[in-house]
Amino acid sequence: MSKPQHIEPRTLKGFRDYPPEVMIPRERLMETARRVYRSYGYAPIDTPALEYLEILTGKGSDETDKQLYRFKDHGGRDVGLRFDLTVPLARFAAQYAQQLGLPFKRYHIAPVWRGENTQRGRYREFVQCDFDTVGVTGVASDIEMVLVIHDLLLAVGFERFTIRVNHRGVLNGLLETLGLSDRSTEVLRALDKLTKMGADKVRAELASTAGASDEQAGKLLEFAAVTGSADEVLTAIAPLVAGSERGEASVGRLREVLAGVGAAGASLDRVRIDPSIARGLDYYTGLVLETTLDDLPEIGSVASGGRYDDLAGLYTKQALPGIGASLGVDRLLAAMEELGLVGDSKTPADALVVYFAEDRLGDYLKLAASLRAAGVGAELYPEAKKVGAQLKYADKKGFRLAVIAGPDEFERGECQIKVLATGESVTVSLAEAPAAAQRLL
RNA sequence: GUGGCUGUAGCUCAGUUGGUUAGAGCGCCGGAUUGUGAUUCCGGAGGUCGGGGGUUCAAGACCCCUCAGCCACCCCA
Repeated sequence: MSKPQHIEPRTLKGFRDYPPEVMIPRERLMETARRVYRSYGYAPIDTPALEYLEILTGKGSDETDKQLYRFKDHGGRDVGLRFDLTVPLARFAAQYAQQLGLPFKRYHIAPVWRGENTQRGRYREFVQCDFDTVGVTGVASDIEMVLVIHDLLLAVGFERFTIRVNHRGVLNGLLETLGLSDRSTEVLRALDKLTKMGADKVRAELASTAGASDEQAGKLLEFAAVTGSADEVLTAIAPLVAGSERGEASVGRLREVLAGVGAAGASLDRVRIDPSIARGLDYYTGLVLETTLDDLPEIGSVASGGRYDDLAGLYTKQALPGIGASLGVDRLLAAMEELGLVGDSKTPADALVVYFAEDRLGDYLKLAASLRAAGVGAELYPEAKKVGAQLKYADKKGFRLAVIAGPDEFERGECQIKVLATGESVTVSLAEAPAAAQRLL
């Protein structure tokens, strides 16, 4: 007897399978995001995973080009997998600007691919969860971005978090006064690493890659180190950008954003102005923002974004300014797990209907249906088996309730509802079962 | 893409300077208990020692390559 040759089941480096206990909280998080986005009027879109290579490489950065999954399709076309959702949005907006009308608000939750090296929390396939408003420059959309993130994190169950905002114009204003405007990309990249690497290393990088003098580097670090309440920070940085029209205007803009967030009723304790937030991406031109969890700062930013002047300049003459942000799905889920905000249930249903009187299948089906009609997710065990074995199954899968009825109960028109966690059980009439189950959940 | 660490049962890990049939806990399956789980007791299954090559009388252990994971750089979600 020869053994059958099996292909080894395995997944590619940087790609993941999601079993039920992982997928259940994942879907819940994305549903929450969807709900909040929709509540602000953002509409869903989707775009193809595969794009013409020229659409994706147009952005030009060497890094993203290196990370791009690219190949020739069966028709010999050069194609690539999208590496973010912003480029597809730019293409989409340019392609349909006339039909869409402005402003255009969309959210997009979908996987993207990057062929880069893996690390904890960094994969080659991961989901991005973006929302953007295209076609407007007003401060209201700046404020809204902060509010969406604020509402979203609260809706997910986080209480202690800090949304750190800054304005590229403030940074650029400072660079103007320092005479470093032409090195802004290098300077911003270095400053972005401040919390991670510390002042000394940033100072060294400022000198080496941006060519900053000791004095210039000192001013930059002094600026980035300003802390305190929003008012204190604004007051402290205003003189540093004095003389730069753009810098002064940007400080004013930040003031307006803070005022708006407060007016909307969001907690200003959760919003800080942080001059060290730069964001590595060089297409940001206005408000930039990062969000950290107060209890897990080491996990990094869980939501970040900013304002850009020109989203789709590569694809159309029409100027499309906008603002948007992205949720770090994997980081948020890691944090939720860490903070005990997710259970480890392997089933999305609330109740298991135990099936052991083989000739009463119809009664069981009816019972399960009545529970579902009341909004109680109910799984009927698929074959008649010992009660003990089925309760064991219910426990293992993480059902919260077991509904038990045999010939005796059906005879009396009753059933037992058992709370698995406590072992308590109540006996109710079949008609009352759905309401009783709702109460016990 | 560069550098470092790691890989033994489903999971977490033991395994002496290379030396007989590679172990434990948890989990899993079955039974005690054919109408009550998670606690108890008894029994059982399960390992190409990540994969390939080499050194050796002998390799889980040593060497090379490869795959995967983790960490740092880079960049970013």
